[in-house]
Amino acid sequence: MENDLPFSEVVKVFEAIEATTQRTVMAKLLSSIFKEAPPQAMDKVVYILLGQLRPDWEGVELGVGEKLAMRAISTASGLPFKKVEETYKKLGDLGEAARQVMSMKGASTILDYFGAKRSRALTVGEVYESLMNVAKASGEGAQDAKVRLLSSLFAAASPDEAKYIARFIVGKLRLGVADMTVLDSLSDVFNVPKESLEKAYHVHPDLGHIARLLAERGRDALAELRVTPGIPIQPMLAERLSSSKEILGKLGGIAICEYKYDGERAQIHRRGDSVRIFSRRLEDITHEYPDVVGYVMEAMESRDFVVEGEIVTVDPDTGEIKPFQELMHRKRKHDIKEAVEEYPVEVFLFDAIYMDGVDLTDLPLIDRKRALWGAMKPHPKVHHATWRLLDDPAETDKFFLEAISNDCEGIMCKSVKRDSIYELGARGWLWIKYKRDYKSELTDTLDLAVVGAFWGRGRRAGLYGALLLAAYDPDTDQFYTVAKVGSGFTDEDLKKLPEMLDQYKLPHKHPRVVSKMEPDVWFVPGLVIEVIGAEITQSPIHTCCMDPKAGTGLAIRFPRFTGRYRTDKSPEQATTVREVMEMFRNQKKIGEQSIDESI
DNA sequence: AGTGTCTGCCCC
DNA sequence: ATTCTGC
DNA sequence: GCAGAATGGGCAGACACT
Repeated sequence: MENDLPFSEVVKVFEAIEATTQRTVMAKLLSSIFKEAPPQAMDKVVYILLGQLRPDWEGVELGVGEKLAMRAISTASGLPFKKVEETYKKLGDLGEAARQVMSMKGASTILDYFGAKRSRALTVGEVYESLMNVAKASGEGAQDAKVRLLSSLFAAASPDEAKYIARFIVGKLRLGVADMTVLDSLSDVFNVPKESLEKAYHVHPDLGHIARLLAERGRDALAELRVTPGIPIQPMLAERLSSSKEILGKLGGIAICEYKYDGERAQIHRRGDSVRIFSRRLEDITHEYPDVVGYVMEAMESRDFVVEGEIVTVDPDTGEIKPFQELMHRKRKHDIKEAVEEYPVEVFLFDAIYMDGVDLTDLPLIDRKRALWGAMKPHPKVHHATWRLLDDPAETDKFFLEAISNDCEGIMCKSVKRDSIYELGARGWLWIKYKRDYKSELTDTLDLAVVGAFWGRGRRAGLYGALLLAAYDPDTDQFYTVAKVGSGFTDEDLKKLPEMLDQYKLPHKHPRVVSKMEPDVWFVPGLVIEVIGAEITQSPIHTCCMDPKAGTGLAIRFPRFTGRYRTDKSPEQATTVREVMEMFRNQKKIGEQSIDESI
């Protein structure tokens, strides 16, 4: 127990945090744990709190989701898997399900079986260590091993403790606390100004490490955390707007506008001969892009830098940018050589964060770009993102349409003012994205029939969390799925959906519905709702326009409910599969057409 | 050897 | 990725 | 406006099953 603390103490505070909605109160409650925890246990407390085991770039994964978690709970409680699953489905929260199941009278734990009692309380260190062991299990029999480890952990836990262990496993603590609230609390406990703590976190995004450093060595230790090639920084994020006029207004009338490429955002670090590439979520993705490592070695004069750009798949002959789905074939561990040949990529850089020992984050955008250009040699695979300095909404719209006709998602508009620093981790108004689907004129909406629903989780427990939607085929008189939608519903929408759909409920799939997906509830096609998305993509699971040979149908990318119920339409008046196919075929032309119209 | 299910602080 | 909600 | 928590399509990897 030395250098450790009872898990039950932490769980008590979790319960208190869950009971409030005020972030200031949550931070105060967190402070009570941080004051109590021994310095050596600080990192573990913070990791558990944030639902992670190690910093992102180390790639430690639990490898357990809700199915294996339910198996473990079933084993630990002695109740059938079905019973656990049923409880989970009904409650919409695996944590609450675990708590209930583990406190049932009929439940007999493994310990009971051996005639043992919970002799002593679990500690934070023990919970953390168990979870780490679960993460380490691999190879044949790994799933059984993970389930065994977890079920003994559940058996050793009180029902309240089991609740948070279960939630940790499925990655949803649902405390209303995340990194920012932890920062608030640490700032309070260790009497460090919020700004210096935030800065340290942004350049060294490992809150467990920072918390322990503070506890062990005090606030002066933070000074050693600075931008370091090899350790990812928190990327700057962007706000969104749907017109050039608004955007230029926000940015003071003038902006650097860049193509927004549909690829993977990449943070590229070089320290001497070592190059590392990190994803937007700070995963180390270097192994996926050995070609890019070589390209930047060739293209950059500097030996020490952190730069940022977008990796996209490109047809090497035509220079044409390929769909995002192509790039996803590069997200692999094995057969990278083959993938490098089959899916060639290029890099479009747009910022520099660190160059030759100098942290550039506090410099204005122009100065950072100058540093970037200064370090770049002409290279066939490494470019600067196509850009323009613009101060006129009409010109900006033209550039935006040009970007779309060149297979980009839209443009990024960036402040060029003196204060246009690289705002780490912030979704501020210095960068604004402008995408096609933000403008309804440029993106068709679809009116789709609701053919199924999925039970919601968390704050949507007991309600439908998402609906299964289908387009109509007048030739076969059948409905083919093209999307699930769970975004765009207000609380009011969610509340009334069950009653609206009650009249259509079925115990099985309707004979006129063609679906590979299995929703929790089936409906007779009846209700029609309006949906918008970014584009139509090829789909392995949706049946709309399914080609039986290729096995691919069509789906909506980033679907969301527009808020409009088309009660004026019968399901047979829904968007047809033919229309969806037309949208799929025409979407590439939209940019060109609109440019023509605007001239 | 081939297929199916689950998982990922996945990528978007 | 987008969207909604409480503060 | 921030911070957090709901939710989407689709890819490969890992493992289990047949």
